[in-house]
Amino acid sequence: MQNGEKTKDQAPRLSNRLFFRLYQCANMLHKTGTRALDAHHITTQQWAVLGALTRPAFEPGVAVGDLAAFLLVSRQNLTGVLTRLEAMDYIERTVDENDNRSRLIRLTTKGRSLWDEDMRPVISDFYDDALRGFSTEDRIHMIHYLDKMLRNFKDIDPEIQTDKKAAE
Amino acid sequence: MQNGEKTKDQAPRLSNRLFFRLYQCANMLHKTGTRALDAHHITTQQWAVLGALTRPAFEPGVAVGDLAAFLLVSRQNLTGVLTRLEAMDYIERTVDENDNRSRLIRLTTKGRSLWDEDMRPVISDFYDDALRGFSTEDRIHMIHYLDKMLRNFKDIDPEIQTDKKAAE
DNA sequence: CAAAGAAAGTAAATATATTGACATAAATTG
DNA sequence: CAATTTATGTCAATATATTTACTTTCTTTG
Repeated sequence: MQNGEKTKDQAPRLSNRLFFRLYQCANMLHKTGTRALDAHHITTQQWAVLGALTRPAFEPGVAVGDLAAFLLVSRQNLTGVLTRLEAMDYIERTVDENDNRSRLIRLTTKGRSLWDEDMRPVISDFYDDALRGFSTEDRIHMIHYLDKMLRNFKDIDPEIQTDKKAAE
Repeated sequence: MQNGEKTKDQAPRLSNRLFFRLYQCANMLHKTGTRALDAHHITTQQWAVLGALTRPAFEPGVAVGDLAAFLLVSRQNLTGVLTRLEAMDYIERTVDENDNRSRLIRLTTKGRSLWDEDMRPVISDFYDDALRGFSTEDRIHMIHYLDKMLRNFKDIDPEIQTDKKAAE
């Protein structure tokens, strides 16, 4: 009983430590990631946007709202990032012919070149450094945990419908 | 050989997925965390600062630089957060008697009360929700991976000396 | 088909975060 | 001990990120 209580008391400490580590990792991801791409004046958010735009499904152009839902940031946030990326000529905004409200975001040739020639090698090295000592199994386990936590976060967020009933 | 190459080709995809999930989790941590404490007008950063100040080691007061090193954010960033927390009367800044350059940051009575009475229960529920389905073993594994990644990040960051040679 | 409603994107206000620059104070050096 | 260097915190400029509010456009309703 005494031991049981002791174990129970440890639970909050474990959770606290886990989230504090997550918080620290997030800080370092942005800090070291932005620094890695500093020569190209690209931040981790811009990196995330450009990376998303290289996805085959998004290559013909993606709406701001869909991009925001994919990255799990607000639409309003993306506006600023997209404005800066457009000013640097890495992306372009075109009006959706089927819906004049919607803007389709797409990589420009310059953006595609930046990603392929400049960013990809740097990112590859960054991954190697940040995952040093992680076996393939470790990576799979870690992804599993992050996926699981992400589902929980989405359940907490009232704005994101996880489509639990709707078959995907 | 062909199979070996196939496996090798999967490595970048795995790393990419892992970091994208980490990026998404970080976004959701701040989004849902800030919303959970919205009734008390506390953000996740303020949460992190207040939580740090409740640590026994920091209770007598901690310098801004030490706090920044602990949270893995920049000193300059903390200035703003501390100014807001001070304006809300949750923390206080006193001059270190041993070093007139240094300010010692400490929780006020009001801050301690906010943490104990108001924040702690909300945070506890938040942890439960975000870690739903995680066994104690899962949590320990996840912390292990985050710790490992954090060490790698620190190795990447030129400003943080990991004290590899210095015995801790 | 006109009016109300909803959806898509953006602008504004607030709070992080980073680097660069600076003022003050302590530590080191010649 | 005076001069240089270093350390500590803050301010300024830039880039995220969020919520609230608004414009434009599409959809739904009567």
